[in-house]
Amino acid sequence: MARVNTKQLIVDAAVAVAAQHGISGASMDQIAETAGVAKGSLYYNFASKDALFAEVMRRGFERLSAAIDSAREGVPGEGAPRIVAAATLEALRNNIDLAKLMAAEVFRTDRAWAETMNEARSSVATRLRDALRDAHVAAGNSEQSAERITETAGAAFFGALAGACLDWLLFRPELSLEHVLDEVLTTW
Amino acid sequence: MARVNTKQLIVDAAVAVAAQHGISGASMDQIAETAGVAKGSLYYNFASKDALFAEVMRRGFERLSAAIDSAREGVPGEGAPRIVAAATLEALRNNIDLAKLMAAEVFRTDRAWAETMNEARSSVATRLRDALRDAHVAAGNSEQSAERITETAGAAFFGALAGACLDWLLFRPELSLEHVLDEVLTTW
Amino acid sequence: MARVNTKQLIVDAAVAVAAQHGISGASMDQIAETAGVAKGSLYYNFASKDALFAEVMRRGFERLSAAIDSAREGVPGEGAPRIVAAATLEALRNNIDLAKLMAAEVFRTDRAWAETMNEARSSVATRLRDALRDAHVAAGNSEQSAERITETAGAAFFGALAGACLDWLLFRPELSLEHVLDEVLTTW
Amino acid sequence: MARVNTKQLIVDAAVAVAAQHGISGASMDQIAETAGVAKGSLYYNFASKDALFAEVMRRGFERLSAAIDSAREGVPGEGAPRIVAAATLEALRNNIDLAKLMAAEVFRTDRAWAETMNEARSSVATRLRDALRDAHVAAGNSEQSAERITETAGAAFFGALAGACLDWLLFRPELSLEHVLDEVLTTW
DNA sequence: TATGAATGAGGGTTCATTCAT
DNA sequence: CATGAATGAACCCTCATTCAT
Repeated sequence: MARVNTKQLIVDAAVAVAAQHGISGASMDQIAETAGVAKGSLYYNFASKDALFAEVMRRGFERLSAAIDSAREGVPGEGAPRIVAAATLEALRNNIDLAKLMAAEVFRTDRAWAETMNEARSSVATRLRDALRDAHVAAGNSEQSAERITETAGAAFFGALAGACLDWLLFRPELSLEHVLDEVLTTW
Repeated sequence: MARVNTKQLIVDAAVAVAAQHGISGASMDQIAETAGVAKGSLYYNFASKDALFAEVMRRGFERLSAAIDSAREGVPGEGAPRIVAAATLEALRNNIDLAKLMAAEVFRTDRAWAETMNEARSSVATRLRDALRDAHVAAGNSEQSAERITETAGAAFFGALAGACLDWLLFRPELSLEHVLDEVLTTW
Repeated sequence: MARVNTKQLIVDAAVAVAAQHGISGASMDQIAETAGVAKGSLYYNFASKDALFAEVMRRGFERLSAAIDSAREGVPGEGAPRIVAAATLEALRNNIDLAKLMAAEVFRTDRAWAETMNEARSSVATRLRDALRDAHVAAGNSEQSAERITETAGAAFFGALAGACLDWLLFRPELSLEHVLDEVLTTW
Repeated sequence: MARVNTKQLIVDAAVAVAAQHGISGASMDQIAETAGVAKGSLYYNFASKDALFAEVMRRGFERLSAAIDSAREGVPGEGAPRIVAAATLEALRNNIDLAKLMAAEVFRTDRAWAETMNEARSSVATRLRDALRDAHVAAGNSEQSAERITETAGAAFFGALAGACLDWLLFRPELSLEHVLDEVLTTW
């Protein structure tokens, strides 16, 4: 019989429920109901609520990293920031629930999965930093000067994209992706 | 005897506790203990936990708006983005607990105080947008073209500042404010 | 208003419920219902189920020790074993629920309250040992030879009393206390 | 291939796990893991957890009864109490896990296997009573007077042995079996 | 103005049991 | 003969809230 993947069912339900009420406000009861499985099954597949959401965050950032990597392939340096920004916005738009979760949790340092999330966060910031460096060099600057662009700039870039994206999707959904992209990239 | 302001005592305790464990994880018990008052006093001074945190968020954004306003006074258009960015970073640095709370809550749409917070968020974004517009005009562009800079750009600007600031304070506290500012402003 | 002592209410209910189903089988729900208080009140008055039963056991052994002490006052050495045995049987009979609990738990070494219970167990065994020593000396033996009677003999004495008492009360309630006492004291 | 007896494997694991955490605290999961079989196998071999522990208790008391019977063979009346006491202590010492279980469960009247256990308990008490009666008669008393030694005395004797044995093994393991025996038999 | 004992709904988690394989 | 994914009732515990003082 074509067995469904129970783990994936649960992870998806966890994202959906937590997007509405936050992780603390997402009850295992409601997650189970949303997933269409018994509550006990959550604990058969994940050791705890913490472990479940660690997996949720891991998969979320992984998807984002993959989207960025895939976008950069074969793109010349000067176009890198726009193309990765577009890919990031696209990924966030397609997973807005996950985006809200990530925005809310990314700077919590008290979570059981803080370490996991930190690595994921850092890997996204590094990818964005690299895109910025590529453009910097393509604009005629030296490799050395590019090294002054650090992960902090990557974090700022990600913050700008996340801030714009959520403002867009939650409050101004009529805008086009291209327009949002322009506002992020050209104004300062 | 110099009477302390019980309300302020409680708000401060609420910020401190919630910064550690998030708002959901902040128990009224712990807030009362931290504030040094009995639990009943919380309910004497605030109608509910929601009302307490609505006040917390309101005061937080108010402080931020005031900091930005005060920074812009008498600053010519071209310098506006940098000066408001510096003021924002400074304000976030001085209230890092509040900054973490605001980052975690700003895109939650299910909170009882969502409306309050939305206005506050919007007012900050608008102030940042205006600084960007001033610089745009000061750079020789028309007022009309400046109107294409919307609140979404303000949200992106705020997201960049918040992302950089938390990355800085949580993971790279050795950097200087000026350095962080440069990374935010010059890289794209 | 003549406030009832909630703590005592809860302890009594805990003893009653645990006597029926053992400590593990005694649910906090049922204890609360039996005590006529809300479940939350259990946790307002005791930190945990473990803490509650630590208190239960402490009070139980304390009562037993007090009964033994009170019985020995002014009794000459040769009569000591019988009088303390009678007092012990009496105390167990009057608190048969507690007696069953103590019998079931006294040799568990994994409980959170094992230490507490151990001290209490030891203090009872010591009292019984002293009664045996007194009789030994009163029978004309030297103090030195009496020291060969150790706490282990006290434990054996207590085991004999508990074994006889529970056999009596659970399976042969028609016997008199004096008869049971005779069977314990004269048969070997 | 030398097939192992799965039932025995499970019973042994059940004893080991329950000795640590009590019967209520022994989970079928942990028993299965300890036995090295899948959880489903427990239910293939035993109808329920209750049935499994009924079997555990039955085998435990059976072993004890057999040890006592074997000890009394060919021993004259006056030596009977000491020899059966020694056999009992020896059996308990060799199965201390089982001894702790039996001590904790022997007076529980709510278990599904209470009936089973009661018979077993009674059969041990009867055997001990008979040893006491034999010695009584061998000491020159009439058969009739010996009949005043009832099962209650047997229960007391067993209680004394169990109490001394557990005190010995758990808290004073340096003592010799002979020493413990002396303390039980000669002090009152 | 302030207190803290009491509440009860709802939280995360465990676990004996079932059943399709 | 054996397995292990799945279940759901029941567990211990937390906590926002109330109210008599």
